[in-house]
Amino acid sequence: MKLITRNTDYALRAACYIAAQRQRTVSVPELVNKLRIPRQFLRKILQVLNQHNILLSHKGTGGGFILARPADKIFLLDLIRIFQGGLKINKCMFKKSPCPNVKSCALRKRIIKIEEFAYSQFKRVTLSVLMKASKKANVK
Amino acid sequence: MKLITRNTDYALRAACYIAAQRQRTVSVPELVNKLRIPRQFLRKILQVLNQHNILLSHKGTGGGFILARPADKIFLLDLIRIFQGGLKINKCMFKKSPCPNVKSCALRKRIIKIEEFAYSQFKRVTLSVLMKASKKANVK
DNA sequence: TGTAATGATACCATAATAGTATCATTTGTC
DNA sequence: GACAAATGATACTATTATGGTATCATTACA
Repeated sequence: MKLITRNTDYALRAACYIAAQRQRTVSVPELVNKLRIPRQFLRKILQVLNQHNILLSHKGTGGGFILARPADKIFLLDLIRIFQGGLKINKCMFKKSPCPNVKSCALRKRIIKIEEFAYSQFKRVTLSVLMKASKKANVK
Repeated sequence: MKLITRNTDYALRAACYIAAQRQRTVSVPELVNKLRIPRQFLRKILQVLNQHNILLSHKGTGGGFILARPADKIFLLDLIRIFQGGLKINKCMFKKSPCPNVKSCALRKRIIKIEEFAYSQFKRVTLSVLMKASKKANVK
């Protein structure tokens, strides 16, 4: 079971890399070269990030992508929402179940708690948080 | 994204039903009739539960399944482990990533936290807890 | 000995995810 | 203006995980 799918993962890496370049536009060839993400897949992902206003794109020679807003305003949760349709972790099982068909069901409660917890955790992770973490590690 | 897959769900319902019958062996035809779970799929699930010592099976006429241990000793977490290979929620992404390739990575930390939280929640749910919850609701 | 059950196992179907290919459009540069 | 280098749009294919089916073998009771 994956909490983070590969496209979210790729999106996050690409966004981190772009963030680190400040206002310089970053092209797909460069990203492919540095991150080793399959080209066409990455392109699709970046287009989606552009459509959702995470990135701004620039066509033509010398074109590429930059962040649409500051790195501390881009949350992992945003990306998860975009690529995984949010965190609705369960799909409301136990509808017609004879045993736990209950609103106050212990299971239901737990699942909601888990969702909320995951949500709160992912909301704390921004691009800038991730960049700081990797910087620290490089210094070591 | 599903935290609980359908076979775990079916397994849980079936186990709950069987638990409610106390020491009476419960056959597949009966379970299918009551729970409306596809027959062959249910059979496979019950076989797995038997192999993992959650249920005991009895062949032949009048045969079926009973719990292998008390309902308060069977955890949802057991079933999740059996059918979903535990809760390893992420599959160790970010290996060769340039940005958060860090042991102390903020993302990694969060994911581990979420896993642990989910684990602790599912460990609290036993068959008997679920049965009590549904009883209460029926009384209402 | 027949029947009603489970055991074992191989197979198929569907959906989600991952990845590819192609043509159109924009933009900078000579 | 022509060409090249980039993204936009979109349709297609591949792979994997999940969900489900079918069939024959084995056991045990009546």
